[in-house]
Amino acid sequence: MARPPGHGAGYETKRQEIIDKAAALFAEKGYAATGIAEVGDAAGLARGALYYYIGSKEHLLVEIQDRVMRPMLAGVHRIAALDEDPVLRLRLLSQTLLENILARLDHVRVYEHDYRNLRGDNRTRLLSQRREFEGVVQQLLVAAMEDGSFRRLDPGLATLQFLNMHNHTYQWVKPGGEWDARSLSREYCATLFAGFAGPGRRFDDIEDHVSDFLAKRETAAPVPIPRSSGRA
Amino acid sequence: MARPPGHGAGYETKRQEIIDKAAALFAEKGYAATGIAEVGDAAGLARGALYYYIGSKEHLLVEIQDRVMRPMLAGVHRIAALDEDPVLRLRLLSQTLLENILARLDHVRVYEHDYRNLRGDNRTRLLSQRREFEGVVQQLLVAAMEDGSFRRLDPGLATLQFLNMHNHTYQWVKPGGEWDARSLSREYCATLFAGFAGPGRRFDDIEDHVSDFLAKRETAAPVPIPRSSGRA
Amino acid sequence: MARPPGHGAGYETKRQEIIDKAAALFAEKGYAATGIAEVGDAAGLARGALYYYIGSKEHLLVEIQDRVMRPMLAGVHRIAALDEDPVLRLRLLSQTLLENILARLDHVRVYEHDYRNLRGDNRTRLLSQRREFEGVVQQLLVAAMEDGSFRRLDPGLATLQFLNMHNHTYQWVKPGGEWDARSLSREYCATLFAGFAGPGRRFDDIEDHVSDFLAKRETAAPVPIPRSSGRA
Amino acid sequence: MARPPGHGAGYETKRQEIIDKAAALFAEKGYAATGIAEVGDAAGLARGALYYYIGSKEHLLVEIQDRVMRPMLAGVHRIAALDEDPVLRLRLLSQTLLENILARLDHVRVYEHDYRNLRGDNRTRLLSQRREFEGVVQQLLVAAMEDGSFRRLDPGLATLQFLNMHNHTYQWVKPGGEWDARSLSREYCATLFAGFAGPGRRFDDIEDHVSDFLAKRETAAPVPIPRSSGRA
DNA sequence: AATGAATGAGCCTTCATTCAT
DNA sequence: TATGAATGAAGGCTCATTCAT
Repeated sequence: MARPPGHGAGYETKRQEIIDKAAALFAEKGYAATGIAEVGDAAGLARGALYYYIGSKEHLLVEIQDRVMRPMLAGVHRIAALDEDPVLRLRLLSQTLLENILARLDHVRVYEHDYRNLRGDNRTRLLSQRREFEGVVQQLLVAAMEDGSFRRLDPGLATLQFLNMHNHTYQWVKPGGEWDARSLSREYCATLFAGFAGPGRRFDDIEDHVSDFLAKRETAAPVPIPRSSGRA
Repeated sequence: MARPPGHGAGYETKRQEIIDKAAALFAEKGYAATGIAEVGDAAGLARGALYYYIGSKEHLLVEIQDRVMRPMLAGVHRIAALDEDPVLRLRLLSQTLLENILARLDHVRVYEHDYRNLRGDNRTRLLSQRREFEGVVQQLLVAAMEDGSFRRLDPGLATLQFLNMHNHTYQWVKPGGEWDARSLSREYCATLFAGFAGPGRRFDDIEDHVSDFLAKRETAAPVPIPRSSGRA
Repeated sequence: MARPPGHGAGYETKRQEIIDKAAALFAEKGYAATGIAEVGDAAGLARGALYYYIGSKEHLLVEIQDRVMRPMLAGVHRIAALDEDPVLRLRLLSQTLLENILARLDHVRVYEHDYRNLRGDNRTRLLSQRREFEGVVQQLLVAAMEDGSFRRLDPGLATLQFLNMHNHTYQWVKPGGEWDARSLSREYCATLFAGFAGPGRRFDDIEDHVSDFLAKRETAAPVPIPRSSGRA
Repeated sequence: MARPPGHGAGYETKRQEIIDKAAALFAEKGYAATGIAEVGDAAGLARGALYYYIGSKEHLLVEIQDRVMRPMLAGVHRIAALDEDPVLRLRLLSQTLLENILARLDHVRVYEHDYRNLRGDNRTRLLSQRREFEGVVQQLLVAAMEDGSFRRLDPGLATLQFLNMHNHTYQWVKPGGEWDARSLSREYCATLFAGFAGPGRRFDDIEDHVSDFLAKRETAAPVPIPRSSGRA
């Protein structure tokens, strides 16, 4: 379980490579239906060597979940803390969410399908992270209701509608396909914000605000989405 | 392998019972992670007897998928064929969809998660049914755009937004919980229709139309949602 | 782990047969160095079928320990409770002990060598049984000291001397070889009792008392030592 | 495989240290159940470096057996060759035997339990050493019978009684515990010699003879029992 | 003198499935 | 109809050992 204390230069690189390969396989066939041997084959490693890196099959799953949840939570908290209009923050959060989904599509599929295979602490931690994530979204929605941007909705159900719309995307979107995160976010939010809008409210210039914000950000400090390989 | 040609009175009953139990287990732990022995235990049957009813583990999965897809498609086609406004038909379709999801929550979870374990024909047929289903939704959305109810949207993405919103519901809804199909449908459609609305269009009286329609239907011919046990 | 609730006529027989074979193999090569596959080969069973009977490798070890300890403790308690002179009871206990050792020589070897491979409850229970056993011997030795038969010895060390002498026998005795339980017991006790004797005490007629006692017993009720196969 | 021909200053020291650690681990968990990695951890050495010192796991076992048998045989032969009464020589041999057992308790446990894991020549040599050892004891016992000190006993069984009593000690004695070699030897021999005694023979002054002998020895030349680390 | 990385056989165990009864 | 018994492949994982550096 514990990795050997000293490991050479290439160790972590190789380790991340293995997790990549595993994520792809788990996404394709499901965690339970994928054998460790297949992961070894994909990584070009014999079974024994594999365990030198991974500890256990479940640990592999934990790392994949982490790769999804860690940057997602970080991004979401960063955006929620911005000094901007709640609706703009929701739009930015939507885009970050979709960027993360698109950047690690197979990881997300594993994250959504296979968390049932986690047990004990790992499972508990995952579920609490999900709740934390939902909490942030809900707070923004409530803020938007309170300032009149949105009509009075059941906060829980509004959150779930927002998340339904975004989180199911992984089921059909293709990497490098027709849709990128920004366009998707634009469309989703156009629907949701018009659907949630308070009386007399419209959000026609929201995309301009987004452009402004992103331009500001980019000149200040770029925030890259990490690629699938390499720790978040 | 094939079901024995002559079977007694209780055969089909017992068979359906077994599929029920299997669906519950597969939903909880995943298809691949659930053993045939567990199904046998849950059904109170030894392994040998189980195979007398089920043929194979994969066949069990096929039956569960069928139980989801068959009534879903039937309902959707029935509604699409109605001589009603496209927006009302979408609202009715939404409700049917949610009724089916809520009536067979565990089946739906299996349907969404485990179709990757199907192979060959079974898989092909399933995917084509999904496309068929999406086609119907898309046609209604296009019809609503054409009569000006909805603004001009990318038809594919509009469909996916509609389906995202509905199909992700199984991930959090609880049977016998806070939300029933009709309330959920009302809320989802309030958001989606306002979000999709063409210029100057509102759908404030849509729920009245729904009430009227349902009242008519009920006096004419009840269309029950079949319970989880028993063939569709 | 739990054996199936219903099993046929031959189940228990076959199970005992497997434990026999396992005991022989464990005795020869050691528990840890013996593979489950070897047990399967010896029992003429494929690996899968083996597990239908045994539950786990450790469970096999537990059963072997039980087969040693259960009749041993039963015999020892039965004899300690007799209304006879302490020295005679020690002599009878010695014989029972040796009878048990000789009757299940390979089991005893496993019992002495491999209990370290037990963990948790199984280990705890075993150790407490050992202490219980030693307690009975020590009480008899103390009784013999108190009535003057034996000189005043350190009770703990006297017990250990008695047990050293008997328990190491498994390391060299051969089943069906030169020595049977009664002769061995006679010789061991001749040495020990003369060695332990109080001033002026001799036990020249102890073997006559043994003969009398055994004759009495046999006419009353024979107490057979169970063979290696079959539960105690 | 063979030790490298040229090795530096600390090589042998480190090698002995590794064998020490291995003996402790083998004693605790058994040879077969102990991994080479654990030995490496205990010695603070990576697996590769370990093999630089040990050659193979079985070689480690051979060395441990040697550390037990070599000084044991040497001591026993030295004592048997003394020009003293056979009974005194047996008493001295008993003490040496127990000193060796106590000095290397874990080695002895390995020696008694795990010789079955040796194969080929290593095993043969070990067994012949054991027979050699028993032969010496038996000769002394026979000598004591022939001079009338002991009664006429079956020589083989007398030897085995002597060895049973001593060799089982490792199973319960604790290093630094209540009993040291000299006290144990005194008690064991008190029992055995009185038990073996010929008609009218007593050995009341044997401990005085022991004291005399040891005093003589010590002034002449100390014969230290080597500590667990360091070759015999 | 020591290391990290790799191997591949073997470990115990579980699995879906079959079949005589 | 239903069972208990059996199979053999595959499951995840550990092992002693090697070797380039």
